[in-house]
Amino acid sequence: MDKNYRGYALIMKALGDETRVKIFDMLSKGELCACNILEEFDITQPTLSYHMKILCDSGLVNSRKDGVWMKYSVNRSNLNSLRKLIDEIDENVQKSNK
Amino acid sequence: MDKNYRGYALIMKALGDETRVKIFDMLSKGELCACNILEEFDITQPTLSYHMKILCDSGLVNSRKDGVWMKYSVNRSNLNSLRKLIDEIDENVQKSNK
DNA sequence: CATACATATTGACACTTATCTATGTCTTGG
DNA sequence: CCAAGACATAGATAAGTGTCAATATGTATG
Repeated sequence: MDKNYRGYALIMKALGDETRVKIFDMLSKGELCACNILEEFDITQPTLSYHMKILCDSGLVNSRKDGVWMKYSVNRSNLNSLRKLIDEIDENVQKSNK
Repeated sequence: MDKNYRGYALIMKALGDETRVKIFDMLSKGELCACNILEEFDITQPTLSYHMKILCDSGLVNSRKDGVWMKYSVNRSNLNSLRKLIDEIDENVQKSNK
C-alpha cells in the first residue's frame, strides 16, 4: 500500500512558509475574507493572493466567492488526511521503540 | 500565547519534498543508516547527505555516528510537537464548525 | 453606465533549492 | 601506515520561490 508522498509533500510545502502556516492557523478558527487576512501581515495584496493560491492548490484551504469578497476556510477532509499521516508515523515510532 | 510559526514552517519545509517525506516515513519504522536509505532512491550520495542535513536541522531527525556509519532516527519530541500543532488546528476547526 | 473597490494576473527580480561532479575527511582492516 | 569505504563539503547550475509594482478583471452602487 503505497502512500501518496507527492501529495503529502505538496501539503507540507504549502505550510512550509511562515506567512502561510500563520494564515492556516487563522483560518482554523473560522472562515475569513482575504482583506481580513491581509490586515494581519506586512505584505502587498498580490503577495497574499499568491499565498492563498498555494494554500488552495495544496487542497488544505477552500475558497468561495461572496460578492466582491473571497472567503477562505480550512478543507476539513484534507486536514484530516494530513493528521492521519502524522498519526501513522507517530504510531510507527511508538512501535519501533518498544 | 504566540506560536513558534517559524519553527513549524521549518519543519513543514523539511517535509515539503517528496524524497524527504518518504525518508521520514522510512525512519518512523526504525533507525536506519545512510547507506540503507540511499539504496531506496535514485539519487547520489551527496544529494542524500544534503537531504539528511535538512531533516536534522529541522529537528525532526536525530543522527548519531556508529563507527563509519551515520544512523538516523525520528526525534520523538519534535514529532510530537508537530502532532500537537495539527491536533490543535483540527480542534479549532471542529469548534468553529459546530 | 461610471466609479470605486476587492481580488487576480503579469512581468521582473533577487534569493533559495535540488541536483550533480569533484574532492575532502574520518574510520577501520590489513 | 595505507587503502578502501562511508559520509560531508564545495562549487556549479538549472529550476523554483517570494516579493513587488503595474495592470487587468469582476462586482456592487449611485
